[in-house]
Amino acid sequence: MEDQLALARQNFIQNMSRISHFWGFPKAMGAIYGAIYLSPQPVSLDELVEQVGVTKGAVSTNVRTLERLGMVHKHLEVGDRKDYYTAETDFWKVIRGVLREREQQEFDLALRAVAESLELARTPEALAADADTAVFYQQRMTNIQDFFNSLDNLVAMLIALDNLRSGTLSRLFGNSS
Amino acid sequence: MEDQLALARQNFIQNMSRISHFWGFPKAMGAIYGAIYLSPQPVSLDELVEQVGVTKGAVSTNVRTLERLGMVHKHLEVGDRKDYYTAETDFWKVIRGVLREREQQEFDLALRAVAESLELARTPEALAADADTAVFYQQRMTNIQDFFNSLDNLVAMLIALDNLRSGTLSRLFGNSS
DNA sequence: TAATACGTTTAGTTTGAACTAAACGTATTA
DNA sequence: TAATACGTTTAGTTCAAACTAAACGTATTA
Repeated sequence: MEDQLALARQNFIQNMSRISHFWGFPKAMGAIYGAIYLSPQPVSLDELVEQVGVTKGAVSTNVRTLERLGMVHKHLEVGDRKDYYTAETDFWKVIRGVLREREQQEFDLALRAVAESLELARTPEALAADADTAVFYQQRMTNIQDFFNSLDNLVAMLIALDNLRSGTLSRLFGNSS
Repeated sequence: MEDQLALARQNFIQNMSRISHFWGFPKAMGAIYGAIYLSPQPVSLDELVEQVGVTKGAVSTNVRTLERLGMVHKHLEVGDRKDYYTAETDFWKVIRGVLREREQQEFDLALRAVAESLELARTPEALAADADTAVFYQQRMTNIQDFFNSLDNLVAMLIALDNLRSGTLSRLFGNSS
């Protein structure tokens, strides 16, 4: 590996690492994805250990997460016990994978929790104790519940779109590009 | 404060705390927003200390972040040195605020870093050293650069939309609602 | 001028997520 | 059967972010 290419690679992987961290994922996960993404051939777990510079355990767990998100794909070769990984290069598909895996469950959780708070604010006891506050709480909680529902629907829609492309939204919004 | 209402409030604030943490913000920040959101009157810093149960310093820094994101608004009353806060209740506006503050700068950073990696992979030295790898790197890096550009444009568009509502996207996508 | 009432900043501490090192389970080969 | 080559799991450690406690700056009041 020559200097400039090694530097380009190193730079790129570091950037992926930072982005990963920014989005709330482990830094090593981004670095591992970057290494796989920049590999012309499928990469084995041990090669990743060497290239990224983390231990086997860390690679094992992170690469499993990456696979769950649909960011990498596992390949088994006959007469070879190693697992090989390739990168998903369609990033819109990656986004949908992340939304499906992370956001969906979190949205459901948020919705259920708000519903529970709202239940409490709607009890006769709450109204009897402090009617003004109870009504106010109900209004505010209903407001955020509506928002969460809308967001939930929106995300579900985005996930369902299997032809989401860079131009999809901009075309719909009628921008100039 | 009666039992049911206090419970509803506590439940709600805890949920906001969890959501905040999930999106990569401090838990206290979400809790503080929740407390302000559920207050019929503007809330002072010391009231927040009492209600949320964190120290003044933490409230001070978190409430400043909330204001920067456009999630709360500061109100000064004449003949009163205290700062009072109210919650932004238009969550689509909140989303745009978060996108503007967080994502925009991070996107620019990501774009610049990829451009830098790409520069390195495009040097004559890189091509001379290992042409196949250099070309491959260039392809992959260009691919992700295009994606980042699209995403950047998309987010810029969302931020610019000052009439973004729950129905906006669903109407555009032509779903049944 | 001193005392008070604010919000802010800072040094130090806490905490939890992500890592390492190493044991482990299992399949394959000698 | 023993040795090897894998990926996985686990106990322990590290580290950065978020917090606390307290000092601080400043404006207001007595």
